[in-house]
Amino acid sequence: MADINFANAPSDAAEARPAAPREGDLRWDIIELLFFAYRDFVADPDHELEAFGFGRAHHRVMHFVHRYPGLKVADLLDVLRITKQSLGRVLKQLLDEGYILQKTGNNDRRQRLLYATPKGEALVAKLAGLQTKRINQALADMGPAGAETVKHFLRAMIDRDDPDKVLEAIFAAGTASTKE
Amino acid sequence: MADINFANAPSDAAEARPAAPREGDLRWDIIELLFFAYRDFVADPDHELEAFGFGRAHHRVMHFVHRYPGLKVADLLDVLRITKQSLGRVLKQLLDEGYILQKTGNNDRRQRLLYATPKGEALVAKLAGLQTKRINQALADMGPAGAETVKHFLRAMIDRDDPDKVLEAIFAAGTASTKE
DNA sequence: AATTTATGTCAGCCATATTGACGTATCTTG
DNA sequence: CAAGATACGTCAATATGGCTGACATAAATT
Repeated sequence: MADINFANAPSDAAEARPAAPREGDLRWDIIELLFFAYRDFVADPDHELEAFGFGRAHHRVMHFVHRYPGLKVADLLDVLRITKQSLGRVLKQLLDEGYILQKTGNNDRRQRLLYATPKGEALVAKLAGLQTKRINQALADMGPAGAETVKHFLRAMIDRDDPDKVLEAIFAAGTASTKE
Repeated sequence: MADINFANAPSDAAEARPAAPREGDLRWDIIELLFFAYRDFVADPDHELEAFGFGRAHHRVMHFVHRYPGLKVADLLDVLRITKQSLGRVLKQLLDEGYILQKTGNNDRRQRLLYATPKGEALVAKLAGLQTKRINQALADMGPAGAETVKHFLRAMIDRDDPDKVLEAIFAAGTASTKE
């Protein structure tokens, strides 16, 4: 139980090590790191959300509604890439429990513009706090330039074709601040 | 349809913009970028896997079995953080369809050590190719130092406490090559 | 007046996750 | 050797969160 071998003995050990970064070809290491990093990154909020009877979907909705106040339901669907029915369930919960409120659009009264209530703001800030702590810790021993490199990388990982409105905003901001 | 406003008119537009990076406190931007980056990062393989009748879980199993040949079932459970029952189904499929094979452990014959077959290697390489393409593109305009910064960041995002065996291997390799 | 759009909702299906219990082979230990 | 622990597999029941398809309503557009 205390050894690091994946198999369990010298005879197996040779082939039980990481496949070695001999391939200059494929980015196995980064693929793997992204998996673990994201796994742990969402684990913090997930744990917290359990206490509320919410899931990851609720967090995503709260996050984007907070970040883009007045977001339309249709925009939210584009961003989350889920169906109206799936969104409907979580959105209804968040409305019923007072985390989000809807306002009828001024110009187009069919629209329901979404806003986070103070209660919703509190929740989303709490969750962002957990994730921020992890991010700050990860950025700790690399200066502001390092943080910019990371942001640049993440932005470049995102599909540019057919961006939804939230992404347009991000890229617009990103372009302006790429060298900031 | 061509405007960037989230709401739809001047009267709403003011509050329908990104909440502004005024907060020096919380890392909203990186939180969001991680969401989108990961979303698109897994979308490529997900799409490909559909053709095989496989899901994301199959990909993960194939990836780790490929990377750490001779992995035990118990180790896989630790890494994926799912239950034996859930793993059982996807593993059975992969075994039945010839993507993975089991060998009884030499020393402990209770163990079933997992290996990717050539067929499995082909699949996992194909999927890694898609993800590598995206990663290389994202790293394109930043030198090797940039790639190291990114790796450093991702490693630092991962929980250190209670690492499973795969993570131990990653951190061991990472420590050695942090300045490589 | 007819059509399209934005939203909501009902009904049912599927994939993937869960917990709990149990069985079997095998290793370890008293 | 007998007893217990371990590695793995599997059965059953359940929950969550996606999905499709169909349909309804209100409001905008043509």
